[in-house]
Amino acid sequence: MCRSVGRVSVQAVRRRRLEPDARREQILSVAIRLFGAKPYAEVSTTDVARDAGVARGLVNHYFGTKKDLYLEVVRVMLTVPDVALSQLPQGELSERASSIVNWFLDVVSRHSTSWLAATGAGGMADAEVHEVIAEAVDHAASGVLQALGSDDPTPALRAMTRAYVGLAIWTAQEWLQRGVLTRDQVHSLLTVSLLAMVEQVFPQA
Amino acid sequence: MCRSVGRVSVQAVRRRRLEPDARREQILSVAIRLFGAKPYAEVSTTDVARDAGVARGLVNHYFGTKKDLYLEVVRVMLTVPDVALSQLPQGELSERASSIVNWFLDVVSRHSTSWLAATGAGGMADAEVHEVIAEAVDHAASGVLQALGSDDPTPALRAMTRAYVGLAIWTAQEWLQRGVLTRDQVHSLLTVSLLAMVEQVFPQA
DNA sequence: GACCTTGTTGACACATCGCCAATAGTGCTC
DNA sequence: GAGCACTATTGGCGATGTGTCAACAAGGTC
Repeated sequence: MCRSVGRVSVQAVRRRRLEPDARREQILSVAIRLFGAKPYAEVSTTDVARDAGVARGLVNHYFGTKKDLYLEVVRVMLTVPDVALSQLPQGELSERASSIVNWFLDVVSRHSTSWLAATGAGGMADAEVHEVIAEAVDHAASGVLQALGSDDPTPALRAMTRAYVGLAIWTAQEWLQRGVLTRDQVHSLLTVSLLAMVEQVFPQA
Repeated sequence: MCRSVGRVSVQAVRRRRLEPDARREQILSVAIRLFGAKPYAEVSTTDVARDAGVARGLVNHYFGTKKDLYLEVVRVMLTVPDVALSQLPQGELSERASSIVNWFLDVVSRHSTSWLAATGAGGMADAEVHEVIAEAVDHAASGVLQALGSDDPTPALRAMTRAYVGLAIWTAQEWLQRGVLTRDQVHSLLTVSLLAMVEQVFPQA
């Protein structure tokens, strides 16, 4: 009567066949949990396999190399429901800036642990990993520019907005990890900075 | 005439005794060069030992673990001659802000490769590494606050300044790595942001 | 030259990773 | 229900990297 008890049970675990998609998804979720809790070097593929109740070779079979698996994890962690960004109110400039900042703070504080892990607190800064993060930053910058009403911005304007996104990420880390600043203070800092950039720096580009 | 031929070179390398400080310094300089060129995982202690013409065990003997060696490298890379910061002109607030930014841009552009490597483009984001970077950021924030004339700032003020230093780091990376922005644009962005924070956000704290 | 201090070496034990042939679930056919 | 084909899954092999430690030898001293 012993059908697959957990993983480390006394009873030997019978082999289980799953649909490739399901198995892949299961391993990925385990990897997300582990990489969210410990930095890259301290998570072995053996750990992932054990927690997934699976042979280590299967991890490589589905994700290739360990770094490939990690890249996949970071991609998922940085994937954010940005539909809400396009539904922001269309009021004054300062109103819109405030709304963008609020939306950002909501998102990062909701799933803060995985977000912190992905943005560099506990990852590994390889060239490819950096590329994935850069893509997410660029995507976020696009969202900010669109919410500000600037379509088809110049490269310099995009670059400046990326820098602002960097400030937002850094400040959010400061907020969530150290706990010195209040949310209101963070909100004020980011809103004021955004307005200052839009009004005084962006006209250059 | 053949006395113990070495291993690789045509010329036999006789064992050489060095003063501990000298040997340690030599290995460290090799490690700085390698870690500045390739990310953490792609530099093995064997590489460091080979380039230093030394047995691998000696690296561990002087620096303990590989991560310890890397921490030492990052510390050196982030060590910056900040004496010039205390000699900035004492003019208007906007003058001082501009001078600080210029000083920062000079420093990071001078030894950009190692600085980029240390700030996260090619390192590994372990907890301890992050701690070393955080110390450097806090040190930089102190310099900025001092140059602005604010002695004994509140914790919130320090935190906000750390966030600004984060913006500076991020923007400098954007500048040096992508090459989209000009130095003038970067200078303008950082100066305007600093002034906006000082005048509109800092009063809260 | 003998001797002692200690910088330096080489190898052993262990962990992790990528790979691949062998194995065994699972559904299908008859 | 038995046989069968497909393929998800396994377990182990080889390669690479790391930390440790006893043994070795370079250089100064008497």
